[in-house]
Amino acid sequence: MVKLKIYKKIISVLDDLGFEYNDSFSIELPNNKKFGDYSSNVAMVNSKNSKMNPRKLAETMKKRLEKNDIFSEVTIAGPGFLNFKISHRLFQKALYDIEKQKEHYGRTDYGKGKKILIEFISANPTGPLNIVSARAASYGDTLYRIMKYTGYQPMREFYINDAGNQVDILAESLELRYREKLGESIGEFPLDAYHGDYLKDLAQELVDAEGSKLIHFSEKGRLSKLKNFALTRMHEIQTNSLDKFGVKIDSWISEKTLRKQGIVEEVMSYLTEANVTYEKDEAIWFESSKIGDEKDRVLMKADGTFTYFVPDIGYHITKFQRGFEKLIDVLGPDHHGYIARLKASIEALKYDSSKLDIVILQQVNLFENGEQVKMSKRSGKFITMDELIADVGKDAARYFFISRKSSSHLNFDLELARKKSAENPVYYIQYAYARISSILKKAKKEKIKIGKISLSVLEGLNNDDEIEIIKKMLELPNLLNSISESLEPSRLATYVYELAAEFHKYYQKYSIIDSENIELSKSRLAFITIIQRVIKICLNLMAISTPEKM
RNA sequence: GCGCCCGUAGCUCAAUUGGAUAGAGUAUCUGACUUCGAAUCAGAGGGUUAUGGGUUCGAGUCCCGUCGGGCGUACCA
Repeated sequence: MVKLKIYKKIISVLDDLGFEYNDSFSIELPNNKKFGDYSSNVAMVNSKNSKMNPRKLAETMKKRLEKNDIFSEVTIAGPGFLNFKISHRLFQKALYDIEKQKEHYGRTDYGKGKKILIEFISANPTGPLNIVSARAASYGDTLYRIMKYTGYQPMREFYINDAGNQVDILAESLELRYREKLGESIGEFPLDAYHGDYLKDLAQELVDAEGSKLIHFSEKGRLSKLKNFALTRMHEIQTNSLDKFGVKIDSWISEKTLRKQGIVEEVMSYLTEANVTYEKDEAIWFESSKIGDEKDRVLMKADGTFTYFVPDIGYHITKFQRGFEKLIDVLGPDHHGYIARLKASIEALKYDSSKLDIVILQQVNLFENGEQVKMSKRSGKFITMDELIADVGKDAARYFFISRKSSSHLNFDLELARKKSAENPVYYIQYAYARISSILKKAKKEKIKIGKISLSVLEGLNNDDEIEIIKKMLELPNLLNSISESLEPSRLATYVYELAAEFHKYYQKYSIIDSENIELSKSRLAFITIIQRVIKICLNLMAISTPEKM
């Protein structure tokens, strides 16, 4: 709000100056308070347009800007920054504006109702969700919440790869465990089978439900039964983990179902029609190298079956057909080689591949006792999402993952997460929230009532520390919009941490409740009520809880 | 070899997406509870942002090279 006012003033001055100006300058919080409340690079950006050097232009603008009631001071610094000091009165009004928006503060219509599809996790249904999926879940879900808050119409989708080799191997692995439970000797467990203990549990469930009945089925019938059973249970297990993690999936898409609906044939015919396929070595290839990929890719193998790529192309076409204006795929680092061919296929079919944003979440390196643990689903050596939640809690786990930029490889030290969970920054933020609750409770006990917060109450907030916190809170709407644009929800984690830190400092320095000065107490109580609400808005967007007591 | 990503304090990470003197936590050291919650706060030390160039008013951020690390480079998914 304050920034917008400054922006308008600058624009009106530029209009007066009468040259063709560039309006894409910025208005920022300078990182050093001595430069004032806000600063703008407008003079540097428009130096060429005005045919003046930046400082000269800044001088000219300063003179015109000074005759204005919103600036208490305008100065020029460095290469030509215009620095503004804003009247406290304006900040108090802006704070009142935040107050009036209550728990909707920060909500915008920035996204203009655009339909967005966020596909994330999409883990194979061959085992429980692991720590990598947990990162994707935190990321995708938080992004979803923020986009929704900023006026988009996002949807969370999970693509289930329930067709293909890996599912056959799953069925075979389960069969071995099943026989094992029935007392058969299965010898050495095959290397390429799924080794995790979860299959032993599933086998036990089968034995409990069916006894040894399945042994007498035909092999085909048995494997099919085992496969369906495993897929159903895996889906339940994964859904359950996500549920515990606070993540709801709006739409599950099954590869098997897509195949049944003939998507493979459809894609093949489209691609053939588009004249981008050829036959070689008894296989059918896609000429992706002509559309930006490094080499051509196989669509149909020599044995007549199709690669995973084909239904995936079809799947992406359905995303376009369902009317989404923007597609976000959240993938793991081992999929970066996949981007070019996917985009190539979209181009080949005449869809707009620039609508597809692929976010690669870098890998999670797991450490235990100072050593890196190599994770692999086949070997059964991995930390499940459930274990993670049980160890460090949903809130800490979510915050940990969200707070890292998607592009950073992150190290996850299990020992540290378990042992030092109380030192996790998420507690620092929650503590600020709980602390405010506690102060408000005390005020109530002392019969200091704030009631409905009015502008005149907020006028009691006059010191620099209070103004700093107001400025910080004013940043939220722009921040959220910018996160929706840059797809980096990590910035919200940083933001709310900083806000909590400013509150803790403020608390330490000033008494909120001062029985000698009831008026001031009321102002400050109103103030921390608003701070608390902003913290809550942020934590809600990350699906992190806001305990009143800790 | 080729392609993509990463390299910031001892360690884990930030840095308003190109802004001014690169910041937090942790670890080390020093202070602050008879008090609205010490899961907190104040302070000290810790940096040639891997490295060499370039682009411009201005670079941790963009471009090129080099050196390290990860991943990919399947008729697996």
